[in-house]
Amino acid sequence: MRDWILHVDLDQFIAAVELLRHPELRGRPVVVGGSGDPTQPRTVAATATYEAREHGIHSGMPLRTALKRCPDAIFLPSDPPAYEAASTRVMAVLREFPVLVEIWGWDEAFIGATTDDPETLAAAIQQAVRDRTQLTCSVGIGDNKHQAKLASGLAKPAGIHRLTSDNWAETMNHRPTDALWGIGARTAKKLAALGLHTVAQLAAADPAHLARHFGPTNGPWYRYLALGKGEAEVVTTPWIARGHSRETTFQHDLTDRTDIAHHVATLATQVAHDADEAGRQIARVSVKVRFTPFLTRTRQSKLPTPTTDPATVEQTALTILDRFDLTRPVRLLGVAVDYTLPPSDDQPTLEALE
DNA sequence: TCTGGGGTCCTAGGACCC
DNA sequence: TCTGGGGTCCTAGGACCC
Repeated sequence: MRDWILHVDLDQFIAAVELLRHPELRGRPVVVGGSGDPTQPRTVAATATYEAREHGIHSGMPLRTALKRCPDAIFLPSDPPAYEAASTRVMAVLREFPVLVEIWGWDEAFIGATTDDPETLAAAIQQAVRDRTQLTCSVGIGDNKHQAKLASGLAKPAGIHRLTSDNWAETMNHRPTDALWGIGARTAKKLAALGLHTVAQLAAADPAHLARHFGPTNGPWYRYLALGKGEAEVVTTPWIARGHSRETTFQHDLTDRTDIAHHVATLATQVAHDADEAGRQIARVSVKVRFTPFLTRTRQSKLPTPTTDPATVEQTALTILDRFDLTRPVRLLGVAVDYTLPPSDDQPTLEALE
């Protein structure tokens, strides 16, 4: 018996939930996103079925482009509450196993398990999820979260794959650095400029050299990832959000100052209400403005005292807005807040100590 | 391909203080 | 006093992920 980390990843989660509601669409190219109107500008696909992908459609693609690529595609509106509900049912199934479960978004979870047959456990999880929710998932098995996460990607669709320190090098060494979880296109390009193209090359790089180019934390961390290392602790306590935000991309640019201020005030009020509902205090307010064509700027300020008062948050956001040069047309406005850390039960407050 | 929305974490530079 | 060095806080931006 030994410890394993499993990563459960639902296959095509959003599309799969939609196909359960619309079984007649099975086998057809389906694209989900926005309000489901593919003629709307500035709206992108949340997901696309395998049939739609065959036409070159992928998530993040503007719906108008998707429509051009596949005029016969079915476009459905995004329905977050339905995905939330489906996710809750899946996570409940996972929790019935004698394992630790760490939920990682709508369609993923890490599992900590002690067994000498992780493949049998993985198959039992897949079977239970399928029986109870009609959804399929891929399961990755690893020594840590990083390995398990990459393994579930290799297992898709609906498969099981084991990626541990034993087969890490043979599986990963020849792959590009952005195959690693946490290295994206930007970092991969910078690494390539240093002559580091593959996972093997990154694993053999000098940590001090990486630190000079990517900072004291990130540089050595990239090499660590290339060696197949990673976090192995499964945290079952609910995640405590660090902050919250709301933003809106407008179909038509905003140019009128009063109009812009009105939208910022509305977003600020919403965010303050969200915080209040979540029982959290706001410590800092940020305003985000995206100008056309696509230039994004943020300004922020720390509140003198934490609050959830909508009027204070609104006034702060409007004062921050005054610091922007609003001579260019605006395509997006956003308001974000940082929360204070919630009072912790196991950490006595200063007052309690006195 | 004219590029959503909601998150997290890290870095760098300036202000300020001793 | 044409000048050191460290520590902390704050802000803006970047990168990544789903």
